Order: sequence, then structure tokens, then C-alpha cells
Amino acid sequence: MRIGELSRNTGVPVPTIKYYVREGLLPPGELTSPNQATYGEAHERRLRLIRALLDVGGMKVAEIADVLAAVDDPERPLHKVLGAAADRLGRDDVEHDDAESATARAVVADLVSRRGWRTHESNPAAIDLSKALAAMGRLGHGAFVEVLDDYADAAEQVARADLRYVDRRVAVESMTETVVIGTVLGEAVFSALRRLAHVDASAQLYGADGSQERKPS
Amino acid sequence: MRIGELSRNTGVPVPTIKYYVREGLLPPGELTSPNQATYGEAHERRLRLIRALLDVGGMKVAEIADVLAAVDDPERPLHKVLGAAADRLGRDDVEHDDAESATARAVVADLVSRRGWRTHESNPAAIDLSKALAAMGRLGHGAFVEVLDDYADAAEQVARADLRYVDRRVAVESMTETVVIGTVLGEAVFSALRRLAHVDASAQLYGADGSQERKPS
DNA sequence: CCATCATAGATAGTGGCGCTATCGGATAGC
DNA sequence: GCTATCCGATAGCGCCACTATCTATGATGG
Repeated sequence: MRIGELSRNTGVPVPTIKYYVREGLLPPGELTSPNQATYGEAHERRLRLIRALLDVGGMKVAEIADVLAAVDDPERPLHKVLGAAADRLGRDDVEHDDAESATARAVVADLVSRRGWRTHESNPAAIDLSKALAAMGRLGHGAFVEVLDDYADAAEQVARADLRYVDRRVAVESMTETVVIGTVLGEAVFSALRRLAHVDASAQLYGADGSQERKPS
Repeated sequence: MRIGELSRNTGVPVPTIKYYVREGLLPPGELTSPNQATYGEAHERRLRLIRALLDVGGMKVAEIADVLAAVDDPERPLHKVLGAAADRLGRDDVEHDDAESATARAVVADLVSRRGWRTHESNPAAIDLSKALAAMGRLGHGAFVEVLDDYADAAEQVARADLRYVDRRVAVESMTETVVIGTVLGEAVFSALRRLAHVDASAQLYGADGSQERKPS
């Protein structure tokens, strides 16, 4: 398959495919002559994965490059791949160093130990969690920690479902790829479900129909 | 309070504050003379909210403008505010019209009716859900629907916790503001918890320590 | 064999976004 | 008066995800 066909099959413009190759998201095609290359099924799959991570997962190109490099590296242990995927939020943003941050970190440490979670507070996810809770604290919503255990229960439930799913699909494709898809797209799925459940739950409580009708622009 | 003090209190640069005012995120200060204005507690609060929505919630400035306009409009019913907050994903992206999309829509319709959720499939969240599931389908992960009910259980649980929290805090501040904070920042919280739970669950299954150690750069 | 089309690889440009810099004129507060 | 600050407006910047253009080469069909 040449690049034009790859483009037609996936709906991704040719220059964009070249861009992804340049950025290391997509391996180059196999050269049959100095300026001809062919692409296979793997490229098509990978291209669809890239678009899903971009469009649905909201990841940045550089992040995708990191994650896919980890997926392609057979040496890389699974939790490192997850780490690369998890570093999405915790980057170079301003470090608040106020009371809320300290409180939030303490809350997280307490939660982790109470849950018996085998993780460390240097885990990017734990840092993200602290940041989110600190932001809520600054907004006068420090009391949100009261529902944290409900959240954690649900998170454990989802995590168990994820693991079960991955386990069931071993050897269908690369397990790391399945993990990435499950982690990133699963987040989008859950987020949508949560919003749907909100509408229903608030309809139940407040009697609105929650139909979300919108003007057809 | 003048703009300089507002800036110092919140850590947001003065030109950025002016930018937010221009974009309609922040109401202008009260003019005491043609070119002097004072700002109050409300501005400080609003500014912190904006930063939280931006930094933690990952929302765009234009989206925040929409949501905050809805928050400030006492006529706007609650579910419309949620709607404005929910339109984050479903925008002008390419409309796939393949078998996966149709399947995904059917799966969502089935889920909604099976759950008895009082919502319509035109709900932005339902559309986002379809898109996410369709993307999974295109990646050969159509079987993900098998865990959808586990996800939905967890989502209902979280939604109930959210409603309980909002209910408990009525009259602390604007309820719509609480809803926005809970919806947007709550998503960040849950996402971090889910990733934490992944690490623990996979450690439990595969014996890795999941410590995610990283080079201190 | 040759016209036409597609391709590889390289470089430069584009549009959107979240700011950031600068400016002219006005005011605050000592 | 004098300095610091401010208002409002306009222009620019840096990043990001592409997109356009170009040259040289190769594939394809009559």
C-alpha cells in the first residue's frame, strides 16, 4: 500500500501522515526505492490509534510520541508505559506552595494509606490528584474530600473492570497497546457516562427532564 | 482593591487579567473614574475559578466564557449550565459515518434504555460516548462494551456522590458554580484516582511495585 | 518511449490560542 | 510637582497541529 491509499483508507491527509512520521508517531514506510515506500496494515492501525488518542483522548502529539515509543519498546515494563501515558497533566505549570497544596498532599497520602494502595506519592497521578484537590480547596470546596471515598470506590471498580478487560484480551494485540487504549479512551468513556448519569440523577432529584435540547444552529 | 493587588493576590499577571475581562471571563472592575477601577472579593474568587478550570480542568478560554455566562445568568436552568460545560468535546471534528459509528450509537441507545436514564441521545455526553466507543471499535476493541455496565455502575455511583455533595452545599455559594466545579474538577479528581487504582490493581495482579520512579531531572 | 501522475523528503507558511508587550493618556497619593 | 500605577487599545509572541510548496525521482498506461 502506498501513502495515497493509506490516506484514503484512514481519512488522514497525506501531508499529515508525513508530519506524523517526522514527529515519530508513525514508523516510516518501507523504502522500495530511494523515493518510494510501501505501508502495511500496521501503519493503518497505528494511524487510527494516533487519531483516536488525538481526537478522543485529547492527547498532544508529543505525548503520543512518548507513549507509542514506550509501546514499541519490548524492554519497557508495563508500568512505565502507563507512566508515560499518565504524565499528561503534570508538567511545567506554576507550583503553588500554599496551605491548600499542603493540605491536599496530606489528604492524598492519607487516602493512599487508608486504601492500602501500593503506590508512592511521587506517582504523577497522585500529584495530579493533589493539584485538583488543592484547586478545590482554593475555591472553598475543601469539603469535597468528604466524597473522596465514594470516588475511590468507583475508581477501584473501574480499575478492576479495566484489568479484567485487558486480561481477557491478552494476545489479541500488544498488551501495552490495549492498556494505552483502555486508559486513554476509557477515560473519555467514563467521563461521558458520568455526565449522562448526572443528567439522570439530577432529573430524579429536581424533576427536570434533562433533555438538553439545543437550538439546531 | 485595584488591579495590581488583585494580580498579587491571585498570581495572575495584570495583562492576563485584562485579557480575561476582554474575553468576558471576568466582569470589569467598577469604574471610580474614567480610567480607574476597583475589584472586589468576587473578582478574586472568579479569577481563581478561571485558573482552576483552565489549569486543572483543561478547558479552553472560550468554553469557560460560555460556562461562566451561564453561571451568571439567573434565568438559565441548571441543566443548561451543565450543557454548556458538557459541550467540551463535541465540536467541529470530522463526522465519521462508518459501521462503527452506527454500532456505537446503537450501543449507547441500548445502554440508556437499559439503565432507564432520562436523557436523550442528542445529549452531548451521549454523542461523546458514541464517538469514544466508535473509536474503540475502529481499533478492534469493540469488545470494550462488555465492561460498559461496570463503568456505568461506577458512573452512577459517582454521580450520586456529586449530587449529594452539591445538595449539602446549597447556599454556600451559587449552586450552579458548585455544579460546574464539581463536574469539571471532579473529572480531574476521578481520572487521577482511576490511574492510581490502576497502578495498585496491576501491582496486585502482576506483582510489579508500580512505584513509577522517575529521574529527578 | 513518453506523458502524466504519485511519491519522498525538505522547508516554509498558516491559523488558532493563550497570553504578553507596549503605548498614550489619565489618575492616585505623597 | 513627581512618581507609581492604572485604563483601554493594539500589536506581537510562542507553541502547536497541521498544510503548502518545491525538487527530484519513480510508477503507470497507451
